[in-house]
Amino acid sequence: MAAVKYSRQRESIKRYLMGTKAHPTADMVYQGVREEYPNISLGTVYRNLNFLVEQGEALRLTCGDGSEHYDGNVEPHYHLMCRCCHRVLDLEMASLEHINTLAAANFGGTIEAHSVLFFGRCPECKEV
Amino acid sequence: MAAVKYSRQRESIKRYLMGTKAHPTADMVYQGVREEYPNISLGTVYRNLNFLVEQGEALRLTCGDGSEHYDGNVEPHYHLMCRCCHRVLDLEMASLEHINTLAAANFGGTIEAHSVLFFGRCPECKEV
DNA sequence: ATTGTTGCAAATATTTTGCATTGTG
DNA sequence: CACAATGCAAAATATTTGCAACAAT
Repeated sequence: MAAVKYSRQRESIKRYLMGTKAHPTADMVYQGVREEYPNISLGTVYRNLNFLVEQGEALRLTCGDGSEHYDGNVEPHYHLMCRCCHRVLDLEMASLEHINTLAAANFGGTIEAHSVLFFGRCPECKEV
Repeated sequence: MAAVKYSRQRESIKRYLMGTKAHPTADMVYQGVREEYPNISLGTVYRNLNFLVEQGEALRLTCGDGSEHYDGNVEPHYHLMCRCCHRVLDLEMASLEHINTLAAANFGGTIEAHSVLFFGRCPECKEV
């Protein structure tokens, strides 16, 4: 069953993701990895991003701006989308695990996880 | 400047949204409103959903399932996406306003809002 | 009469997929 | 050699938009 084989394209994508805090979209990853592998195709980027997310080696962030963003940092953390420059930034903040308990209080089902995205202005855009 | 005119299509879309707790996608709204206005076009549905969201008469919910969902209930509340049946349900729970303060604590920018989505199993899917 | 709104179709944008070829084990 | 992964192009999905006809004020 599904014997995973090495591929340099996948390694490059992984390396690119690990090396940025920009939370790039698939297309941004494509542009970036193309510097190293000019012949890589967008399909390969998508296939590998999906693979990495499935393997837990990357996170997919749905920010509501039309395309998915990817994060090589799989440690639990939260994000802010700047209303001004539309960048996605990491937030250094405590875990919000307790909100699962709040959600479960009056609910007949089961709460397994949550996704939180903050909106506001990043430090650079704050001054405007 | 932008003198808004009445349209029965828009009223029907608004009525449809108000009358459901299913958090429909644009296409689901289209199918629903078509019962009353068989000639309505998908473009009109999209235009009016965008209009209603801009006017604050509807909420757009980005659930990460490929299409946006819409909610006629604009009172602040939270949602759960069932991992099993993929429905979006309302959760009856306390406000999470305090998480904005937590996010702002070590952040140089400004926190203005948040969006939270819970994942788990709805009461019907819990028993499986 | 003016102009916002519609229906339709074409255009965008994003992501997925079929397939012949290439690369890994 | 077996089969996973790639590059390419076409397809599938979701949403937006240009425009002539229609409807509201």
